Amino acid sequence: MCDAMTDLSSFSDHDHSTCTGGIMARAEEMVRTDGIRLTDVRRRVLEILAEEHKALGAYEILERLSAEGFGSQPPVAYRALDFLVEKGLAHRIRRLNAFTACTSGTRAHAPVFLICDSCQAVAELSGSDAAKSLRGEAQAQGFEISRMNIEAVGLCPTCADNRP
Amino acid sequence: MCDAMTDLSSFSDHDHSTCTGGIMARAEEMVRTDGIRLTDVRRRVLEILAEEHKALGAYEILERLSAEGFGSQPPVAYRALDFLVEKGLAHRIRRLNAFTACTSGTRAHAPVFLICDSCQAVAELSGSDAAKSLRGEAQAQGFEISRMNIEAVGLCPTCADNRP
DNA sequence: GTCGAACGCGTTATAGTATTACATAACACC
DNA sequence: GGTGTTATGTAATACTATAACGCGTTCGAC
Repeated sequence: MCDAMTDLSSFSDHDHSTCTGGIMARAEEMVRTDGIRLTDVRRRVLEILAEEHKALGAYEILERLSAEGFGSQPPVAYRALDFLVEKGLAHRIRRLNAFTACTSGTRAHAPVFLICDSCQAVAELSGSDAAKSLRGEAQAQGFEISRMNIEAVGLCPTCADNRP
Repeated sequence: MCDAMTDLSSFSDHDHSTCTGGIMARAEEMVRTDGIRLTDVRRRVLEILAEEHKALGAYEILERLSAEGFGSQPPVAYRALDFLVEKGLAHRIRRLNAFTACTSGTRAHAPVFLICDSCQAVAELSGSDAAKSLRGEAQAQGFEISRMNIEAVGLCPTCADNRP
């Protein structure tokens, strides 16, 4: 149900267990192919993000970790999150001061987020032309992009339809 | 020296006084045409942003305001900044938790920021295709965008050249 | 002009987000 | 097993942002 390239599933009901499986499988894959160290905390943080399938704040994550016997101080959550973001397994959504599991199979992509103002759902577009043209425009100016954040706030299809 | 559509002047030396003048002139213009209320605090905040011509944090602004006899508590700065952003006279750069004066003459545009990792300079692209294609892609999904943040981090031309 | 509503400013207090610094523990490698 | 590196846990703190209230000013209706 989770489309790899354009995950709009957040905007509608869907069987989410397959998404979670896919995300974790990709992480395990990277353990083998890239030699990343997916420790208990890191794995658990990714699972939490994947299960929720929505943007979670660092302190929400931390609360759960703490309840499950992991450390209870902010760095525990931030370190795991930073690691996952660094490896492309999660994304940081600056607009929300929050994080999500990456729902795209593509490696090292530049994600684009659509954030619903009304229901808080977040969708990830992943092959977006916006990222491509930005890269091109920057290059034309001699600017070398290393990372980007592209985020849009508005109304998701469902909320736009149910508008008063 | 300040190009209205693609302000890369931050990335090189330039006579900055003309930029400041243009920004303030545009604000005064909006007082007449849009009936906005450009109070002392608001005007001063815009001036500070324009003079610096770089991204400033709310607390940096506040420090100056306070030193000049305005209020010394965070809301004083945040309210003025929110107002300026709302009216399109300034932008918020989420990546930096900071604000800049809008260097584009265009009204209600979707700004794109190029942020240099090395020298902290920030350039504003304003007629960017990235914003256009994002709007189009979102529309295709039934998502109605109200605001966007498009920010890229990397190396500006100067820093890229002077690289070790 | 003056009355009332709306707006803006200033303040106190507090909430929310993120990092630094340091000590301990686990791992990888020879 | 010793050693360098990486990861975890904790305490403390820095940084960013908002809520709530009172007062003064401005605006518009009359």
